[in-house]
Amino acid sequence: APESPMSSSESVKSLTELVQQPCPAIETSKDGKSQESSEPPASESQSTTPLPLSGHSALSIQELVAMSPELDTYGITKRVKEVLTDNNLGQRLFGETILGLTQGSVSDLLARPKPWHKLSLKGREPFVRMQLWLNDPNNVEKLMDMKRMEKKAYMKRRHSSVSDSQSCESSCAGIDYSQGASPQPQHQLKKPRVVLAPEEKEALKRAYQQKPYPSPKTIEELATQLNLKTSTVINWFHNYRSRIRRELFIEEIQAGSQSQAGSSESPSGRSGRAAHGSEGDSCDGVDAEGPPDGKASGAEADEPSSAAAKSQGGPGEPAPEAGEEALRGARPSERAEPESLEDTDDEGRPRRSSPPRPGDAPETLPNSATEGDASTSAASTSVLTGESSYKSKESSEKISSVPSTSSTPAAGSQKTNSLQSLFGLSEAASSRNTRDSSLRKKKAANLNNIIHRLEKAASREEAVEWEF
DNA sequence: TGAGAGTCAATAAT
DNA sequence: ATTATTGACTCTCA
Repeated sequence: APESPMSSSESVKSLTELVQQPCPAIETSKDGKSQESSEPPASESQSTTPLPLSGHSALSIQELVAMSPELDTYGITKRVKEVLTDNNLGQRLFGETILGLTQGSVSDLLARPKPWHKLSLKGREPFVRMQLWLNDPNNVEKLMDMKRMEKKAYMKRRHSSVSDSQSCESSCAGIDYSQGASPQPQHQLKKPRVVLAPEEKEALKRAYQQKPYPSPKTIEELATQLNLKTSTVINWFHNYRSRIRRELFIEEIQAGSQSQAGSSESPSGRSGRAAHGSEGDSCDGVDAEGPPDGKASGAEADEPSSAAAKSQGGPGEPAPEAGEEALRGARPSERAEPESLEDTDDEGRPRRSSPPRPGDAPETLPNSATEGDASTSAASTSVLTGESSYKSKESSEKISSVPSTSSTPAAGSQKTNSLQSLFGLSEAASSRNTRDSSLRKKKAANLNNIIHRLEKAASREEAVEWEF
């Protein structure tokens, strides 16, 4: 166990004191991992703790949350990650036992914590629980115990064989789609879980760039063009918006904490908002390259795009049409284009991808067209078609990043926006993180993925000629 | 009705 | 085996 950074964290002290109480005993009480049992909590009145966890004093976490001082979410997650990895404790165990959340949620929370001031009361809860856990001297020990217990239980059930008494698991209401019958008539009770093909995501992202808040009509059109359910498109926009937003938060945090120094980092620059309420943004976030520096970077155009636009609202502008226009123009004109290079990837290489999923392949990326009419400045480009204004976005830098070292000399444009004050503490990350901005990592992963698929395809059939 | 916040849970990736 | 990603829910709020 390495040293504990025990750094600052003064902001926490009050909470710490508050809660730091001796937590007497505890434990046990609930255990049962059991199934979800029934219990559609009809209880409307929020009777206190949702469920899990150590019961603890009299304060119901919610109260704790309410009176909690501002916590450094980034610092907390960082410490939690350290403790978990140092002790070989998994997210699933930690999540279910300490936070009352599933593994996926924990992963997300630890990787992309939102700044305290952006969290709702509900959203702060897990952080308060984490802080509480960090304050608990026996935290690791308790979790290890849980782990042992679980393993024991697992062993028991597993080789069951004889003995075994109660256990009665199995069945319960289960759906016994037990073995037996040929897996033919798959009950549709399962719902297939939609998986959007890369092309579909690209198209949606493009649409998002033009209009982050598409009108129902536009959504309808997109759904039709991509051959997706309307609800899927709606969900996608909701999810994408909030996820993009999150990326921006972390960017802010990181930028602030390690300030300028040098890690490449965003080009886009001008972004300084942060204050609540305003997201600012400005108009088109579409590139427009200009910086003399040249190079690259474009990081903007895609993911964390800088768009946020609130469009609509305005007091006066009655014309939300812009987006529509563009979209309309993009209408799929049926005719599929010649296979081969449709959809050139941003990189410019042909990107064919994997299994778009059974059945239909909406490939049709309509061609664009359109001239456009004025409306959107620059960018034009039809939603569904790539082309036009983008530049090589990703790629470039993503490649480098992964391997430890940082890299990129990058110039230092960027002024460091201040803001961060909120978090005063810095978490300056030490060096080791292999992962810096998750964004970069993500992009790198994506690129690798693409490369990997291309290679695979190449080996399988030689055709395919690619250029770099 | 619709946006946003939190999560879940299936499934991809490591 | 874990961890990461992500479409779909569930709740609020306006």
